[in-house]
Amino acid sequence: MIDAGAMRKGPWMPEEDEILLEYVRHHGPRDWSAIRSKGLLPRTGKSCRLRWVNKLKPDLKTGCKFSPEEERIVIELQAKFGNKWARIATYLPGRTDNDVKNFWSTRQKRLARTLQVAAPLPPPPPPCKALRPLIGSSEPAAKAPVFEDFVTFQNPTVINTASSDQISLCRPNPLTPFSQVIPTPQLPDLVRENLPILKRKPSLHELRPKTELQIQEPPLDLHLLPANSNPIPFFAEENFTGLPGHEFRQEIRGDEDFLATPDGFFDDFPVDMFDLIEPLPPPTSPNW
DNA sequence: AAACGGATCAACCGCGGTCCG
DNA sequence: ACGGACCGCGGTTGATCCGTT
Repeated sequence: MIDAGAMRKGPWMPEEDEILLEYVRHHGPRDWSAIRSKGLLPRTGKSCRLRWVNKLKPDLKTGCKFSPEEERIVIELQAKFGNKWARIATYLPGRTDNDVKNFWSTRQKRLARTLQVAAPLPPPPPPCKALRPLIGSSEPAAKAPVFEDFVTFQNPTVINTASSDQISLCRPNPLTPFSQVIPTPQLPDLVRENLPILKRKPSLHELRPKTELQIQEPPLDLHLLPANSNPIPFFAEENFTGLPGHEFRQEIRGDEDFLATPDGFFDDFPVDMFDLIEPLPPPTSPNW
């Protein structure tokens, strides 16, 4: 038997795993601290439980990456439950809370890095102001200002207000899952007021499309989904009439005009670009 | 081939909740 | 009612892997 005198930490040895497995076979996955008190292993009960849950439990999908479907589920559930990894993991057979947590953290890091590449831009202008006339406004479309930002979502895009203090943006295509939780106590009203469908344009010298691209289809069909109601279309295609055709034309601080399609344009970006949504700024008193 | 940096994974820590004496 | 032990969870860290330069 392994010396149970001094408490051991760090990586588990195969012999330790065997002892732990043997214990669980006989006693079930409980009374973890008994493993130490009985002198079976020089490990804390916590450590034993963790080892069992994360590595030794049967039917774990160890060493296999999250499938697109699993990613989609995590993203949706994270938007719904927040960082409740254990709860989310219950929806994913063979995955542990640690798996989900690691997956999410990796994703967030990638996100942050992509943001850094795409940034840094000067402080944003009054947020989403440019879009305001496009949202149920009677302002003549022709006066719609030039975009400072650009719409990132391919249609259909859904805003899902899963709880009172956060929303998620989801593209319901399991193969290209993405969403971004936008914590804010002001939702969903704030969503309506400051539509968070914009994200900062990556600096062109970093992410320049190989060729000029043409819009191939209406860019957006966005719906707001309050927690318990049917979708409410609130940003319909016809609201884009302020833009010539279906083009997005934007001018950003010295960059040349830029034409893009929702598909082709984004194909030139890292997949995670779709995950990036500018956090909503604090609501400003609208003077428009 | 070596160095480097990002991604992934495993494990620990701290905290809060629950149970039990 | 209270306090200690235990458990479970989320956050964090460190080691290793792996791809790129």
